[in-house]
Amino acid sequence: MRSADLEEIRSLPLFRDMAPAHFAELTRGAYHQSFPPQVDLIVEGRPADFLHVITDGAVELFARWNGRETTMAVVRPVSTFILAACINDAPYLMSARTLVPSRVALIPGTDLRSVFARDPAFAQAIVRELAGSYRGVVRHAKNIKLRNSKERLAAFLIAECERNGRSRTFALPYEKRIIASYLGMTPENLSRALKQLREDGVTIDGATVDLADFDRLCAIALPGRLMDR
Amino acid sequence: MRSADLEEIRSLPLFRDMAPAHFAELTRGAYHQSFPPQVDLIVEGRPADFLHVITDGAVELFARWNGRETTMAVVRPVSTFILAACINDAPYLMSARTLVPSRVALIPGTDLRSVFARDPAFAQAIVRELAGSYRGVVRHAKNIKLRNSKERLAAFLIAECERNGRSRTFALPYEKRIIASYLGMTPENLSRALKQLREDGVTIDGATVDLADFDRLCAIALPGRLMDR
DNA sequence: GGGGGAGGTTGATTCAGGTCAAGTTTTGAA
DNA sequence: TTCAAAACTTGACCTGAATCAACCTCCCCC
Repeated sequence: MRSADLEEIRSLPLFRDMAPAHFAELTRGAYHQSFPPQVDLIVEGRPADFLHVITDGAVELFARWNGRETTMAVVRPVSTFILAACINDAPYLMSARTLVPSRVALIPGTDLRSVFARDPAFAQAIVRELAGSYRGVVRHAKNIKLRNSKERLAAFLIAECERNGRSRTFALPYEKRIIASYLGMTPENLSRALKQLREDGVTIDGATVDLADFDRLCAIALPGRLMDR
Repeated sequence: MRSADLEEIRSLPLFRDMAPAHFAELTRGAYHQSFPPQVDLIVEGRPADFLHVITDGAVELFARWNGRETTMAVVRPVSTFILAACINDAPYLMSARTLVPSRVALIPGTDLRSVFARDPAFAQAIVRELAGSYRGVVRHAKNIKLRNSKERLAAFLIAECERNGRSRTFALPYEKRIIASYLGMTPENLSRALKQLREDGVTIDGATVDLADFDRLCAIALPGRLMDR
């Protein structure tokens, strides 16, 4: 693993405070690999062998059941995913695939659990990370259960706008069909919902969004820390 | 706090392995209270002052937004809830209310965080608890996003049946309107869905359920560890 | 600079599930 | 025991969203 990569990973909240020897131990057995788009990194149901750290690109976390499929999250650099399954040595509940060319570091779960048992600072960081992930899924579930599709879309646009420093025009971060699946609707319906939002100042040209009336969107989505972070 | 109560709490996986002195420290500042039904224990958005441990009764975790409300989980003894908010010292994302007369121990968040920083065994237990909770919400979100209401109901009945030692008749654990909200549907729709399941061997009399054809239900719900635990 | 294929849009239609309104049953308190 | 409120059920109806099918358009590759 390149030392620049190591530093990047080391700087993550999850690894920042652990003992240097322990970090070395974790990364000794680790791989850092590049993947083309549409590669399955994780298949749900499999034992959780590796903690994944995405350092470049974008990874979709999704779940399948009975032929249906839904996007649970999209992970972007630099962050970790499927920590919970790994730490519990339990089967993955979600699958993961690259959306674009991506680089992912793979840290063996056995090393992770072994260091976790010995390094209190690391254990604390894991707790913080898990608590954050937990709260993320709770927000997602609330979003799906409490808002209708137009409201979810408005909230999504607001969130993306803020991720882009509140600039009123920005690019959608990934394909619309993924956004649709994440928001729990069909691509067709997303298309219609976007069109419907034109009367609220939303203009779409390809992947480019322009929000002419931020406040109006807020009136629809009523965003807040308790659901949108 | 009564010593019988203390022992019960102490026997939870979360507290089982921590140093006795630390456990004492946690419970010193703790309250153990009885509440009538329909009491709000937690209001979402408030700072997370106390870790809650339910020792008797049943507590509903729910979320509100814009006048709508949805049940996120029902917690039963003996277990903890809202650990994530507490450990992160962040606002609660969910509200909680008693469904029936209940006893709840309240452990101050400051004590929790302080002991957590010093007791590695406790930190490990917290990680395990959080990872479990995380996986629980992921399952809930998958359930809502991937199954339709009939399938969710079938899965719920199967789960309840198994909670009751697979006996083919059992009582619904709480009011139908709560079940409906948990499953993301209206009470009216739950009623209709139950009636619809009669042709699959499900009989309802008040709160009493009889599952004449377990396998048939399974064919509808396709239950599995990845969504139903 | 064509194809060809995936992603996206649009329209027509269907359907699951929500809403509304009117019952009935259950519950719990006086 | 009675009564009132809450839970639940049922039916009629409506609507948001899925489905199906056709079409467009943007890339990417030859």
